[in-house]
Amino acid sequence: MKIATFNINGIKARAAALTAWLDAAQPDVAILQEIKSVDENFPRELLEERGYNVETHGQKSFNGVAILSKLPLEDVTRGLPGDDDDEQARWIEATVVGKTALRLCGLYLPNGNPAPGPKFDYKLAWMERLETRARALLASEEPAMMAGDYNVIPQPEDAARPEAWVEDALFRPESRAAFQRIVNLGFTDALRTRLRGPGHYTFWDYQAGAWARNNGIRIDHILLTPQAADLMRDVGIDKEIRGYDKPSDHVPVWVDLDL
DNA sequence: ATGGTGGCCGAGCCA
Repeated sequence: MKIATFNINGIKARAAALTAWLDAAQPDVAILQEIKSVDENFPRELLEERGYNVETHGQKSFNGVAILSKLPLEDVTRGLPGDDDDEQARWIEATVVGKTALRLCGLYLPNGNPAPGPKFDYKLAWMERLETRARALLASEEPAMMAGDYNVIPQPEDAARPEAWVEDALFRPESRAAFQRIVNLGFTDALRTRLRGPGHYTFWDYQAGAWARNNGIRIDHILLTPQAADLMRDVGIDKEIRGYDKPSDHVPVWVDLDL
């Protein structure tokens, strides 16, 4: 079962690029971020006619996450627990059942810039809530994954020019430490099991010819519980679509699990 | 680089 995460940067602007990628890559599950749409305006039919079940957690203009799945999605929940006043749509969960059940968590972690400031505080507070949810997933001792745009550059080798990011919320020590704490609970950073060293990026800014210069960063991650990591057959980045027409500034990251 | 690009939506905000 091929499961991908993809920050599409707006479903309206990305409908053509998204469907072209789905038709070519044929993921069984696609976890989307930054749909930038309310649920009522999400083009479900476009995806349902391709055989996907669609679950969204949208909001007007900003953020918004979704899960597309060729197998039925069960026990869908929306919103990251831990703050009833948080109105930003950044978290969705569902269970997909293959040979065994897999709990899917799709996330769009706050950007946090400028740092320091209230947006950075929100990012770090959100990461504390994420850690709490992550601990519960591990305690379940079942196959589960947390996939999405983490807005964290974990290590210097995850940026083409790490020196350019030292003051940025994506690379500040507090952000990196919070990410590492979560991984260290017992998760596997799926990409790093197969693709090591520098040069494996998932985002290239629209500005200053970042794609042409390969000035990228790795901020889209798939974290697996041990029970999910045991099922992993392959992992990859569909980077070529960054060079197609009207691309997102992110590209898909995927895992193939034996389930 | 107080700009550089792009998406939201129709003026700024967000990234």
